Amino acid sequence: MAGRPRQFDEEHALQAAMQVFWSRGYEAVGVRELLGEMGMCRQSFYDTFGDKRGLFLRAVRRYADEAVSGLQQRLDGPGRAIDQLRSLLSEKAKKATGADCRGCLAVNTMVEWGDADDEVEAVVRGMIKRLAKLTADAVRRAQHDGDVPSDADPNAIADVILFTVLGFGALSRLRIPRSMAQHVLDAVLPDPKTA
Amino acid sequence: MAGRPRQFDEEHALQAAMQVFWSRGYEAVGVRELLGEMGMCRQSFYDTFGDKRGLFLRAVRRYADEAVSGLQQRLDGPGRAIDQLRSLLSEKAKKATGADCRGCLAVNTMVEWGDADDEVEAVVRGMIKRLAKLTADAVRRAQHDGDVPSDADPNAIADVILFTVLGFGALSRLRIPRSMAQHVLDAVLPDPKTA
DNA sequence: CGTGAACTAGAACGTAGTGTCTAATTCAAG
DNA sequence: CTTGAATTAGACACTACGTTCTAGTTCACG
Repeated sequence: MAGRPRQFDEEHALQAAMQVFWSRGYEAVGVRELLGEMGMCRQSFYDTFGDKRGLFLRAVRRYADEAVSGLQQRLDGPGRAIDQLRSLLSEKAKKATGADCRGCLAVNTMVEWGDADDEVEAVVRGMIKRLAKLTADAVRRAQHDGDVPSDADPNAIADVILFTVLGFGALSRLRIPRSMAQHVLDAVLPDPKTA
Repeated sequence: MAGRPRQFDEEHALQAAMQVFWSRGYEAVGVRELLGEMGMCRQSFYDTFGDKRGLFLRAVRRYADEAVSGLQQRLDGPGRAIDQLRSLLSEKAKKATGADCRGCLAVNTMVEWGDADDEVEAVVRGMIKRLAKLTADAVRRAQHDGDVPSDADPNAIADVILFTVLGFGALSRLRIPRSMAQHVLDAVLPDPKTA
């Protein structure tokens, strides 16, 4: 027997929760607020996600998956690998100096939770590992294109790029001055047109 | 009339509170725990610091002042400016990959609080501004020593160094792999001996 | 000595948190 | 229809928090 149909959309609810956690962290947001944003009632919430931490874990996992697939799509897109990396960095720099100061949910989470939750930590570390691999692949493609010296270590370059991306994420919460972001950008991947 | 002498030391209590906030953030630590670490009773706590946020504000201010004066001492110390900057960065890199994964209290605070508290934000931004000035001065000294090209923009270099220092602070909460830290180090201030 | 200001100890208060429970509602299937 | 499984609505329990209040204690000063 089928019961009453759901009034909420689980996928939409998860996305909404992710956005809230992203903006305001874990501790600072209460279940009441989550229910409002997710458009569901208490019982359905606990039936569907177990508890607040369970929801958070799913939200972070979703964030990580979207971050990885988003980067993959971007780096697999048309154009030279070097340009893709450049636009990646400049976009992160722009976000870090703009009004959207939410930063990166994964970094925010590690800063807030520290090493208090192994499962959460594993999700974040897994994400970073996958991001590092994608970035290194792109650097290798750029080497193949002749845009990066072929004797350079692609993993080293990828690490610097990823560090910069994550750094922009973390520091966007302090809304760093635009000039600092630009200086970092110039140092990490100098624009050949201005050099 | 002088009353009963204090059993606690205000300075020591503030330092203890700073350490606790540094390790575990603001929301996650309760007043009960603070009292234990600070070695004082409830009433004295509220008489002395007003409330939890008041204590936190003083702790962050203290942290910021110590960070600035610490950097100043370090950069005013003996030796070439370029070596001081190099050792600064490598120490931060070491901390970011080591067991001490507390990061930087100021960055942690901005990540946790976002733009929720203007006074806290002002303290952090003030600290960063002062750190940037000190760093730029050191870069200028390095230029004067001939260790940095004199046609380079010292503010740009200082921004990159500061970004890296703060980035190490933020990302030390994720305990980034040692190799990544080393790659960043090599990219920001290449060691002339290995180049 | 006392006396009283300052501090200590810890009970008590109000509020807000997460998570559970009961009852009412809805709608596909029988 | 009737039935009953699933969802909804919201009251409820319980704990934890920050803060205040009340008593009791200590010790420099008069």
